[in-house]
Amino acid sequence: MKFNEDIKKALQSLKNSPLKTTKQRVDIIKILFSEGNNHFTAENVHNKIEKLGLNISLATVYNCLNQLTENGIVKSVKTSCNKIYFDTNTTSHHHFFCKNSSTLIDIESKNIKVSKLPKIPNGKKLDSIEIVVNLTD
Amino acid sequence: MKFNEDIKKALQSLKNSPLKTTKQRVDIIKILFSEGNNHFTAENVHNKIEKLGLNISLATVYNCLNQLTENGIVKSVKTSCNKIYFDTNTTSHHHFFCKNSSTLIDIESKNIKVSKLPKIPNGKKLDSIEIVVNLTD
DNA sequence: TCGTAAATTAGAATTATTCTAATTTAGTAT
DNA sequence: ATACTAAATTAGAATAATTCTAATTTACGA
Repeated sequence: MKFNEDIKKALQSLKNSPLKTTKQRVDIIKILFSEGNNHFTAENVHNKIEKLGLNISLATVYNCLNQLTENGIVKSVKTSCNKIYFDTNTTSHHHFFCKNSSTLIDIESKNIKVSKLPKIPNGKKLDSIEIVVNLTD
Repeated sequence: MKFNEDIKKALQSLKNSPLKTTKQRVDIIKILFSEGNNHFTAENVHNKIEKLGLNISLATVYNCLNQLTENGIVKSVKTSCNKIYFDTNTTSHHHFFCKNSSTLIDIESKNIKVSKLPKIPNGKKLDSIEIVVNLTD
């Protein structure tokens, strides 16, 4: 597990957040941010934890990922498979989703453009636009 | 429950499909297509069935909706709430999703336009583009 | 009308996630 | 340093949506 800039930045964000810096949160952040932009399910993270011989319960993994999301340290992405993916890329962007492998790939904002938008229904506000480009092998 | 053109068309599609025309499937199609383009969860459909005094098990509702989907009679839409919605609009289109009320509203293809697309990753094929415009109240 | 593959059913199983309540811990105030 | 307290962790139960199972029933072509 590389201790790179991304990890440092994320740990700093944790310190700046109202969350306490616990051993579990630090370990999870190290796992999440050790390979650049990446997408993880809670299960994925828990598997890595077990492989590393760490001992963090699945409940804690979920709690932690949800709190990191609430505090803008990661982003959650819901996909057409019924799992929540946690994305270390917190900038505004979109995704390829490969149906065969259930994997997500980032699409940078600048590489996709919506040129025409429908009228927003009365009384509603635009929250966000999510584009998923589904792929097959 | 109006017996309209949409219902007739859907029942005809059922006949043209390899699926058997069972009482349950006919009832479910009538519910789905009685109000024009619409979005239903399996639960929604089951509730309507109970209100109408019909007796169709939830398992059958799920089976039926999945088979109608496989045979192009309805379309399934996965949303950021963890439920599958079944859409009577089988044409290519997109959706507003109102987070407060968990409701879907169709966006016709002609009212939204993607003008720039990223390169498709090597070895993959473009399957479909799904755009969800999230709304809040 | 019969035969058979398909459909239906109730309920169990599964999957992903959240909740609960008891225990432990981080970080502040002393 | 130490004690305090709110927050975090935990195991396991609970929940929610959906799928599976295996027994029964049904549609529909022969």
